[in-house]
Amino acid sequence: MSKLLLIDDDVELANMLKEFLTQEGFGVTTAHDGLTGEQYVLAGKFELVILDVMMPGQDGMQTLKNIRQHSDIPVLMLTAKDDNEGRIEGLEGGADDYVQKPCLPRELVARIRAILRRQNSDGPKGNDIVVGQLIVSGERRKVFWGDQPIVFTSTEFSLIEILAKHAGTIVSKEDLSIKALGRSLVKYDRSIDVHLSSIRQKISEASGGVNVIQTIYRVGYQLVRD
Amino acid sequence: MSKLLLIDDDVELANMLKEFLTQEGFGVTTAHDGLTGEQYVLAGKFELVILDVMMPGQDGMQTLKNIRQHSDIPVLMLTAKDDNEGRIEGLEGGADDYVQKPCLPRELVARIRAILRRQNSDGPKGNDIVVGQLIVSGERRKVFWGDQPIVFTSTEFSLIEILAKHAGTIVSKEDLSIKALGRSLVKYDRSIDVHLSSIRQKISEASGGVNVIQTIYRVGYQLVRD
DNA sequence: TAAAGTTTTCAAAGTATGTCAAAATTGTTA
DNA sequence: TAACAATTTTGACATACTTTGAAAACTTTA
Repeated sequence: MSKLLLIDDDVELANMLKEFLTQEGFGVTTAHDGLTGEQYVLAGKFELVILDVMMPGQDGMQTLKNIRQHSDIPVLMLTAKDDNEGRIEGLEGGADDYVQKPCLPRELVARIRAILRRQNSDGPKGNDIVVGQLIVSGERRKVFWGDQPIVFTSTEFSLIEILAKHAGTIVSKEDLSIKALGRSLVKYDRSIDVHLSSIRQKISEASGGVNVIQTIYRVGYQLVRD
Repeated sequence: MSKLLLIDDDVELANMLKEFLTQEGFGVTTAHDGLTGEQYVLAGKFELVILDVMMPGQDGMQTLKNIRQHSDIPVLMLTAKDDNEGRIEGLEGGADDYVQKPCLPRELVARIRAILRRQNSDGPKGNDIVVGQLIVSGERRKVFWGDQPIVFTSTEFSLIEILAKHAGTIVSKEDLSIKALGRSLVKYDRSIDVHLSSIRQKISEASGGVNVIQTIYRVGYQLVRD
């Protein structure tokens, strides 16, 4: 039974949907304003959020942004009938889907199931970064080569995550240092190089000798698809 | 550049969308009936299919089913305005999303991007530059002559990449220096020449004596289509 | 055709990175 | 707080890459 969180200020509609969704076999919790919903999300335990865009107080778009700062949980937005701008904004802000209000409950269920299918299908999860055989999971803060886990220290993970996010493009050492170590690179600073050396070694071990990290002399590094 | 396949019997609409999507940086191929579309999909090379539900002959839903028997390629369906049943059927049949017809091109693009984001975490590897036998892959930062890899240092790669991007036209040494080395050319600076010399040597070795780089005296270099 | 300037190529010099191991730092537990 | 483990940084040396200098070959112009 998947646990859903429904955030909608319209109490009556929310209860109706809750009833329908419960019949369909979901566990449903409701919240009637954005801030409460946000706290529920952070408390964890939900697999998907259904979020109304139009709410008094903190609206859905802001709530989505706040949720996205801490969580990769799938979010399905409920939008007003012809709010095309809102849909686009929502999708670009990290929503996984939207449904027009008022909606057919059957359609809502189909979409929920579609999202959960995507999420739970084995292999990489929704927000994992996949580059060839390499899987970097921000959510779990773990790295895999195929399905074999590779153990990284936290700095190493930060570095490979940054590289993976920009796979196929060059990331400068300065950028890596600022984002992963929180400080600017100074002369004779070898930290990045040394970390990269260990990362390479671990990936090579797990993959049987593959090197997916290219050095760009005097510039930085780049993660390549093998 | 992601390659899309657009399957729609409405030739005029298809061309309009193709133009818009091309402007947005996608590579678009069109097919005007389901069977042709299917064959294109199986031929591979596409990263997403945009599929009209309503088509004479084999309709979109059947096409979707056939595609799904062989391929997991993302499919975005175009549905008639109020065809709720169709949408649900499509989603359950393995479509990744749908958009109502007629649609805002912007929305279509946002949805395409959202799907590709989910799918790939980053752009596909369609960015290779092909000049005759020479293949320059920016994402992999590798160069091939036919299918034989050529090992370049990072500056060498930058240079050949720039030349390849402008294949058939002259690139000045000043440009090459700024883009590849990050500095303006100074008098008696021989770096570019020396690098080009090594590049030529390596390509010549791999290709059995072919020289694809022309010198334009006092100006720069040009990669020629052999 | 000669002179001036440019490019090709080789090798040496200068600079950056790869890697190992020791030192410093951080976090944990008795 | 001390002792320990884990992690990060630093120092040192080997390796790799880029730039420079110089001689020879080439192109342009007068």
